[in-house]
Amino acid sequence: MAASSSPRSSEPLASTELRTSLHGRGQRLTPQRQRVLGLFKRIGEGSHLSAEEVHQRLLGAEQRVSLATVYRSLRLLSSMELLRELELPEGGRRFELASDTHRDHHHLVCVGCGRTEEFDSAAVLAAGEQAAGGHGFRLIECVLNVRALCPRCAAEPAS
Amino acid sequence: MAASSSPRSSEPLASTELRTSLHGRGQRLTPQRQRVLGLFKRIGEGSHLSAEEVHQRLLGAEQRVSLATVYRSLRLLSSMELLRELELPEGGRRFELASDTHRDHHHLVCVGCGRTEEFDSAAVLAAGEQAAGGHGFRLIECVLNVRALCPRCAAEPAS
DNA sequence: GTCGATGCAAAGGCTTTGCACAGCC
DNA sequence: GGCTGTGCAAAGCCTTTGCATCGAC
Repeated sequence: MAASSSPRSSEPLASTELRTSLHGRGQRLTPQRQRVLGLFKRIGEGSHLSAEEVHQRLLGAEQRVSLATVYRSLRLLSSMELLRELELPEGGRRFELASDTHRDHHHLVCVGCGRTEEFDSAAVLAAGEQAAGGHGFRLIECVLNVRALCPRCAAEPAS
Repeated sequence: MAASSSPRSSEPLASTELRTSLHGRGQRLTPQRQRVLGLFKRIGEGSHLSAEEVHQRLLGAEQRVSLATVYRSLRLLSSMELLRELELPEGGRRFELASDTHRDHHHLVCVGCGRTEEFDSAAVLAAGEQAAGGHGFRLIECVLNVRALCPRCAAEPAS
């Protein structure tokens, strides 16, 4: 699965970008922060992880990252807008990679089993911008949470 | 401010409806449950309260309701779909009155000061239904959270 | 009279914080 | 070498739960 061609330390690539952002805020580039952000980059844009999950996944790595540091890094990276915090229905705080190209980005969640699908919608972004503008607000991002029943759960009589 | 023309116990009106719903689930109508739901009805549809706020507001009343019971009632009333639980950005769990007429209903939140405005949008509901249908899901409700900057906070340089 | 609901207080998650040491710049 | 970041463990929310009593039906 993974690249077996890089027996070197960890992820030298793209660190520069992160380093620059951090230095701009008077902060330092540390292996822990690289590892947290790297994890999100590795799993891709659509994945949502809780702090605990990030911690667990990083345990598998050569070096561990303490849970406290995971929380600190998540907060820092979110404030830098490299990650984004989600409020999904039925679930604790989760984080995902924030991509510049996606200021809108939506979740379809099954209230039965928790299965989550992502989707985009230009119409929703337009509606969000219209609403923001109408109140004199400047839009940062908009997130649509659709609570629904997936085919399987809709079929069941429910407990 | 309040109606001074009803020196009677509390809210006999509409209790019947609540009683029926409760009995249908094998539950009882208690003054506490009436008071919690009554509070939300009094403050109207657009208001979001946390458990703690509900508790505080009910302290002012003749009889108090314990915080544990507030939590229990909020959960019960939400499961009965009389209330609805919100996940607003930057804030803990909050509840509001669930009206049958609003299966969509959206929030514009200032990330600077937390000011929240509500709005409706047929376009958003349509987009939500399209997305749900496209995945074979059956829509229950959709909530759009727009994170934005209000005019005042946009003007400030931010700390 | 029965069985569920309440109040209190204690327990339970999840998240943050204080402090000494390690490591980035 | 200075000063920030880390790890650990303890403290801090917010929420739930156990148990005796109260009260709706």
